[in-house]
Amino acid sequence: MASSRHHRSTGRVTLSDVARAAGVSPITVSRALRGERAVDPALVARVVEASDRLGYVPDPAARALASQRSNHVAILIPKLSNTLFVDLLDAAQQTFRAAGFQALIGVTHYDPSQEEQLLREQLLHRPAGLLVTGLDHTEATAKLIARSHVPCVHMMDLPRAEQAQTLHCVGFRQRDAGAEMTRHLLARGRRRIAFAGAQLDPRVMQRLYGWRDALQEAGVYEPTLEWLNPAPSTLSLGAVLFEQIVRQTPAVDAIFFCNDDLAQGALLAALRLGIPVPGQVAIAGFNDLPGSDQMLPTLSTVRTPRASVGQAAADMLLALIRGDTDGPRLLDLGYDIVVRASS
Amino acid sequence: MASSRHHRSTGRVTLSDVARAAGVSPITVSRALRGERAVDPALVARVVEASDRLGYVPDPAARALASQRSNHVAILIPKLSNTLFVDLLDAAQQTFRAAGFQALIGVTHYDPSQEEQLLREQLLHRPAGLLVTGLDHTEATAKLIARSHVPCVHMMDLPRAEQAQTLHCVGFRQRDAGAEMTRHLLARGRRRIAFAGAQLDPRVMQRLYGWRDALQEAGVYEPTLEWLNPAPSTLSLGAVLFEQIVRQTPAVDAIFFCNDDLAQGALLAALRLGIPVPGQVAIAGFNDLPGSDQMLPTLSTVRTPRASVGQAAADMLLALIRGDTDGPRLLDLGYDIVVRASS
DNA sequence: GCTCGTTTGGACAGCGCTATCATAATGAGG
DNA sequence: CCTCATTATGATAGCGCTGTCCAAACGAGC
Repeated sequence: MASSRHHRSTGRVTLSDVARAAGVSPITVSRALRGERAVDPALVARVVEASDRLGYVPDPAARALASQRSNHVAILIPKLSNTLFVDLLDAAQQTFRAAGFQALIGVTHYDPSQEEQLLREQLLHRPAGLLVTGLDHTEATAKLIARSHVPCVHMMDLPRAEQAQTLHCVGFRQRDAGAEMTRHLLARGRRRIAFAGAQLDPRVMQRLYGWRDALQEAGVYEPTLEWLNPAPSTLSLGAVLFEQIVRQTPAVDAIFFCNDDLAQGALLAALRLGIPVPGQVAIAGFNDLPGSDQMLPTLSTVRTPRASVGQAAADMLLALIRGDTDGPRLLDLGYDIVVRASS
Repeated sequence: MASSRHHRSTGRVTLSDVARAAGVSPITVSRALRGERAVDPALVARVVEASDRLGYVPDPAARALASQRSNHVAILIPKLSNTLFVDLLDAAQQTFRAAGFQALIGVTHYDPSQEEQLLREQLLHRPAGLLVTGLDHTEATAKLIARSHVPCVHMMDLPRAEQAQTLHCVGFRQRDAGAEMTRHLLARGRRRIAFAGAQLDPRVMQRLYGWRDALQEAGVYEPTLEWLNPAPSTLSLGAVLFEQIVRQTPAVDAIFFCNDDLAQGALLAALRLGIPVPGQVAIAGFNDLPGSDQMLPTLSTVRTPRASVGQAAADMLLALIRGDTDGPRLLDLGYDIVVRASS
């Protein structure tokens, strides 16, 4: 009587309801349903039956509170306006959902301090795991991750040797990809190959370094061939950069854009300006975004395994969450040089 | 002693810690920090000071369990591969975050039954609110929403009169937009205006109906001008549709594509085939996606307020969550006919 | 000065689940 | 047959917070 005064019933079917229906204790239901510890198969069957019959669904909040960990997984990506990251998010999110985890997205806008702030917020939710983009974080961010003891996988980039011991990464070598595409252009007989970069995030810089590597190897590197712009990459920026480059350095015979957005914009600008591609200047992009195979001419580019990275990173994180710490720490998913008509 | 046996300390700063430090009871800290009920300003100051000093952050799980509601907001969208929905998501997510809510994304893949399934999953998290795309749901989905008593706002579409009483919507009239763009083409002297649609989701169908409205008004409607394909809209599908249409119905003097993806693909195909646009055939798209202003010729399209829809829908939902039920239930954010070179 | 309504702080219980310990039931070995 | 290790189930006590009631403090009105 007295105790019912404070009773706040929610109409929800609870674990105790199932326990009563199955004639066992609540904790047994908990164990039977989670497959935790050994429970008599006959009991499990009875519990499952009762649970199904009553339509029981566990309460994530209660679970999180009692067990100190949630079924949330935080995913931090720089931007939603870049197809690349959306593909990453999409693949990861689907993988997590299939495993019963709920993805929380955080958009950092390429800002390390925003990333730090987001991370703090996400960590409050006691996420079971963490998926972050790239390897460039503030020191505070790295510490937050380490101290939280939440498993973390980095996407889209691979660490240098000295970091390789501690980090879990799924990606590919951006620098190698940049170099290889440049070598392709060299192999096509191009000598004055410009690099046009925007956004200038760490991955773009890696591609730049790869381009430098290849040009220096070939002995045709020149600083004036670098065109860097910190603005986000868009088609119209690509058009602007293209016009700038061909106008100011007419001798350029190829342009390697750090992203297909830019390259597509450049192809359209070339069309407008009547500059033959690849006749006068070859054009290459990066990422193989939608539409690159439709451009006129079709765009040579580097196909990056973004969906696979998202999925593999999610799988690696799920393994870590389960406690499998002896799987591979690094996964290099490679890339493909896609040669089309623009080069 | 005996009680410490079961103690599972987490190292987390709890409400009680703050209470002790501030010399008040835990419940007072709770109230002071949430601004709930009246608390003496001096006490509030003391509590806030102690809370800041200790670095207290409330535990969302405990909060959710005790109060039966979380700070989660579920957002259901059809696809992440469509810029439209990503923009919606981006805007909504940012608005929620600023208000202290965590967005949970669900991707329905245009499948009502998947939507239903996702909704069930999300509802377990006791979301404070629900943002869904469109108005076409299974009956079960509608019931789930209604029974959950979780406030819900629908995006991108506006209801017919009979639904208007109960639903909260932010969007615009897809049908009117379809009709208006068609009237623009008619005003340009076009008479054989085809409609090319893909995906065929309810919004595309509304645009189709609008196109029919306008053609019938003008007395130039013909069923053979409808080209519908259930595949997702992509640039390459646009190219295929374009080729089909001009080949099979050479008299067509304009094509209204249900989405800029398709229209961009069509423009590129026209370029490849040497078909003059708008000389032989005018082309119009929908949504004003990135790149449409860069095409050759630039693409006439309908600019849809997707970011504003995302933000306004989030704001409306936040108001509902706060209990403001007397705000507007419907918000028509309109659209703009953007006339460029392709028409 | 005393009653009455109105604040404002606190005690208490409990949200629904799981970690921890204790205990009962089982099988192996002497 | 009895002891001991090994399971399988249960009792208990929280996880950290908030809803509900209660009591003290305060001012207003007679």
